[in-house]
Amino acid sequence: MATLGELERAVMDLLWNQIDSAGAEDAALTANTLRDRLARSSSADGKELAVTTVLTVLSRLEKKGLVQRERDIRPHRYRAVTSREEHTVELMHEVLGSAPDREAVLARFIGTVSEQEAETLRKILAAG
Amino acid sequence: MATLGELERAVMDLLWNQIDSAGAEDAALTANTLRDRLARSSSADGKELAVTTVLTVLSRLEKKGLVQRERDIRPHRYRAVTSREEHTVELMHEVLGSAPDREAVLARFIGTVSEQEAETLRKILAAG
DNA sequence: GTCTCTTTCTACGTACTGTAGAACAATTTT
DNA sequence: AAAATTGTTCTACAGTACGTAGAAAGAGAC
Repeated sequence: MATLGELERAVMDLLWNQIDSAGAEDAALTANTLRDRLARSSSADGKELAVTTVLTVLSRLEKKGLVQRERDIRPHRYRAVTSREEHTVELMHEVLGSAPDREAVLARFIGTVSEQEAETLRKILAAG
Repeated sequence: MATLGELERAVMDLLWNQIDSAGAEDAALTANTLRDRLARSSSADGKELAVTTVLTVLSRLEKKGLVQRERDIRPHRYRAVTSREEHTVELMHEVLGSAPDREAVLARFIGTVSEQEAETLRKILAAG
């Protein structure tokens, strides 16, 4: 499944942040922009990666279906296909689906979330 | 994190099944037993693996903390450290923890489970 | 003490990830 | 339009994880 490497994860985080701050529309970034932001954000090491490195990772993420690229403009722009939350939910379902007894897992899972989160869940379940 | 390979997963499934059918006490199996069961269960290919292969995988699973072995008896016996459900819950938390906004993820997640499962959750949340 | 069963060590092929240069394509500048 | 610059694709390599198992070493049975 979609297990991401460290750099892949860092790139996805930047793309997801972009959705959060700029909205789903203008959430597309170029490889160069990503390289710059990686240098600044990622664990503050400040090392500049080669752009080709970023491009390689983006290609792989595209192949994995996590990233979509706009090919009609140049330089190409890349965006996350789903929001971070959607992606996380998908992963949770994937994990949940790997167990034979889904309800047993859900029951245990609920028992381990914080009281505050449990309260949130009650509201949501009541509403739905 | 704990991403398992195909064979590792197959071995864990057998060890988890053993907990379910024999109880947490007598849930320990030998490498030879596992090899035999792998030949029969796993996708019905019927190919016998070398015992050393199974032992290697068991060592790796032990290093990952998923399997515990009884060294005092010979042949050694191996058991899953946690039940399948516990393990799945741990994975779900791991996934959930990777998102900045846990509650947002939980909210979406709830929206995607079946009505029956939602009903189960309501009961559990009411009880807790 | 030797034979047999078990475990550990070592090793190799394949796949995935981080990394980037070389080569090729498009755009901009002169 | 030729040259210079910028961007993209191809190819490659090192490191790690996993499937696989033989060779070597350890332990109990006779």
